[in-house]
Amino acid sequence: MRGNLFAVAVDLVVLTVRRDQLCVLLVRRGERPYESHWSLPGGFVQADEDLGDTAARELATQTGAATQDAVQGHLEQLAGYAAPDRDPRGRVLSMGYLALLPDLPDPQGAAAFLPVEDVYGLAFDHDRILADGVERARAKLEYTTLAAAFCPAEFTVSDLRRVYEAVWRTEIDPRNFQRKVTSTPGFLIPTATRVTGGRGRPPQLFRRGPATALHPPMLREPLPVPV
Amino acid sequence: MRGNLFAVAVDLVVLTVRRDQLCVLLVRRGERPYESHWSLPGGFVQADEDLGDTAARELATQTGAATQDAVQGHLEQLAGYAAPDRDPRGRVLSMGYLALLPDLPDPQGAAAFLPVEDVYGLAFDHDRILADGVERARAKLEYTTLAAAFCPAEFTVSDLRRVYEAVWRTEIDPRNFQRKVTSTPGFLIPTATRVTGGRGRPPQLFRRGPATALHPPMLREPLPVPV
DNA sequence: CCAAAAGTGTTGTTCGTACACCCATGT
DNA sequence: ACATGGGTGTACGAACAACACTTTTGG
Repeated sequence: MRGNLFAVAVDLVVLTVRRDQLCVLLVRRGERPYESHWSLPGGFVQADEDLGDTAARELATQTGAATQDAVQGHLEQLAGYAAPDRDPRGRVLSMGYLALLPDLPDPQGAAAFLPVEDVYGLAFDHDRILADGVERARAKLEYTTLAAAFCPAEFTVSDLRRVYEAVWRTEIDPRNFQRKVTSTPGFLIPTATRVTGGRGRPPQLFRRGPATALHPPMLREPLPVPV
Repeated sequence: MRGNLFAVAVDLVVLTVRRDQLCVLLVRRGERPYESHWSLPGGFVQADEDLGDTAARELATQTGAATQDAVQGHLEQLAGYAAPDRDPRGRVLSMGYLALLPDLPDPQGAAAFLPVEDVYGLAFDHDRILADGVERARAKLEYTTLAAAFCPAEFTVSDLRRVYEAVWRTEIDPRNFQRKVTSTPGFLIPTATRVTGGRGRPPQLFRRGPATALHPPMLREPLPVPV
């Protein structure tokens, strides 16, 4: 069997929405190369693991396994990165994975959620992996129900709308959005309870429904804020 | 650097449309494992190559480098496959790549274009890679101009429509299709020449335009032929 | 003349956008 | 009472589906 040998790693683009901002989980590297640079969380694929196993394991350890149990987050493969010089230690292929999670408590240790717009100069080629992950997330909100993966188990239509607005950096008419999502069969399941304590009319609470596709898709307009 | 070492290969899903059928390029294996089984063309990533380099090299060698020059085909990364037992020889990660090409002359040696519907029992996990590639191609025709990658340099609207019909296994109204594609700016560029010799009114010839996205997308209806 | 394929016009319907308007709560 | 946010009704326009119709060739 010809061909060189590679170390194979999984790097995670873990996205969440915090205070109406799209944020990514980063860890500060404690070792060379790129010591003390921010990087995406990740790790090497072990002997009996498939790629998805590694991604799920890393996600659980980086965010706390207990919270991960209760969370109906989303995890999917993104792309493979294997430029010959991407890691000075040798030939490393990294599979990017994209995770969408509800807002979690601040992680332990040298990790933090930072707004994606403030992030530059990550270790290795992680700037590109992050950009690919963000673009994938933006595109998938258009034609899937994945926006609900950013919300807790029960949420309002406004919560969901603020997810779209944060990820796309745009504004959406609340009234048309309401009709759009509530009229898509299987997207949102109303619960018995309502929210109290806020200003204005108490909103209906919803749970995620079984639908995964959005027909017809949500339309994303050209961003009003270019860069 | 912990983690096991992998051989890294690239496997190609090369699709084309022949006689109104979506076809895939397969090679008959001449060695073990899976000797004499059909498999996707592929090969190992060499020392100084990035993944895309390997994919382009394999595509050129498998289809003939000369033809590849003239062809404005499409090549994109598909997904990574690394199940621990996917190759009995050891740990191999394979990056799937998707290529869309115009109809080419029959390849040399133990290779052939076969209709995707007739293909089962490929070597390794290539059935799954093929299924992922076909689904990606079907989805991308909806919202991109990639259907033109299946056509030669100059083609008619009917040629393009037959591509959609073959890939989606559906029928499209020729009149509405005509308006749809000719009214999308940058999709089709008319040429001076027309076709002669066929029955009926000679059609206009077009070249591919610079547009890549299709707004609004082409609508794919539920397949009339389920499986 | 007739068949066949290319291409245009027209009509009804669906769906998004914009916005007027009502509902239910806290202060 | 009034501000605030939740939620509904409606009018206008863009785009698609269906199909009648014209154009231009070969036989």
